[in-house]
Amino acid sequence: MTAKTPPRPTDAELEILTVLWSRGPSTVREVHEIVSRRKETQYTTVLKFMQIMADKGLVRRDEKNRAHVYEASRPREWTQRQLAGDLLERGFAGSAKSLLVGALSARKASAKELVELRKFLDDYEKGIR
Amino acid sequence: MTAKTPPRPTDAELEILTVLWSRGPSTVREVHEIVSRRKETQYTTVLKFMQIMADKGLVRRDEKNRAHVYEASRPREWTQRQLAGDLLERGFAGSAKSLLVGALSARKASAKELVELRKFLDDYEKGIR
DNA sequence: ATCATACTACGAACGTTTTCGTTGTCAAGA
DNA sequence: TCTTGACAACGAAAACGTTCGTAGTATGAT
Repeated sequence: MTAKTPPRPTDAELEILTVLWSRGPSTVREVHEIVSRRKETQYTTVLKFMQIMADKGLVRRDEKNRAHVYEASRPREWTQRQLAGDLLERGFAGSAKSLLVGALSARKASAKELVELRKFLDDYEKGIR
Repeated sequence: MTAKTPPRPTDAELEILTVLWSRGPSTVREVHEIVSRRKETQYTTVLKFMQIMADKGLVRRDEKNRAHVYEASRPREWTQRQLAGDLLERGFAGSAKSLLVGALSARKASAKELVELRKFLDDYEKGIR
């Protein structure tokens, strides 16, 4: 029996994951605090999402304390890989170039970011064996 | 009053759009023919989606002939920009590099594709004024 | 012991997405 | 003219995603 990979997070779930990625293990209250800055949301709404995410295997829950502590069950890079890979296939016919074109036309990249991108391409190429 | 931009396409809608992008204006039957190769789907399911998409403004419909002809109402690049931009912000905190890392770790790029990517970066840089 | 508070659990409503069956229409061939 | 096949329209069910209210429970302060 293989542990199955968690499904692609929904929009609301992704927002919560980003909080967990940046804060590390957090309580519902802490996540709600951050999320509700952007978007008016009830505490119990966030709680419900995090419960659902625990069911789906998107997060792990530590119930030792009264206020449960949640953490992303997969590292950020892993989930980002799923997301990027999924969109790459479904919307860009697998063309990484088209994906980058789309991204950089939606959001102008700074000179610094271009340097980063080139550097990554160099490193990536070295990694190919 | 501003003409509002069509909403982000759902998964099923995106699949249909990709067919329209590659084939150009097409009938429901033609789209169904392609889509049903990947995924078992009834004709009327595809029809319904395309009707919904017409309502949403995602596609335009030419009713002159008995078999209506549909075409994407926005060019592929436009929609791809929305998709990439949306994911970039929501899942990658705006970092194009992270998005590319995700994409290229999900799907190994060929040497040729790397050349394309570098070339695009060069062109893109020239375009900044 | 009681009370207020900070939690979790849960149910339900509502909207959206996906799916398909049924019905009605038109056009071409018998 | 009648039938058949190919099509659009529509309704509705089922699944999913989002949102929040209410109820229950544990903890610490009075």
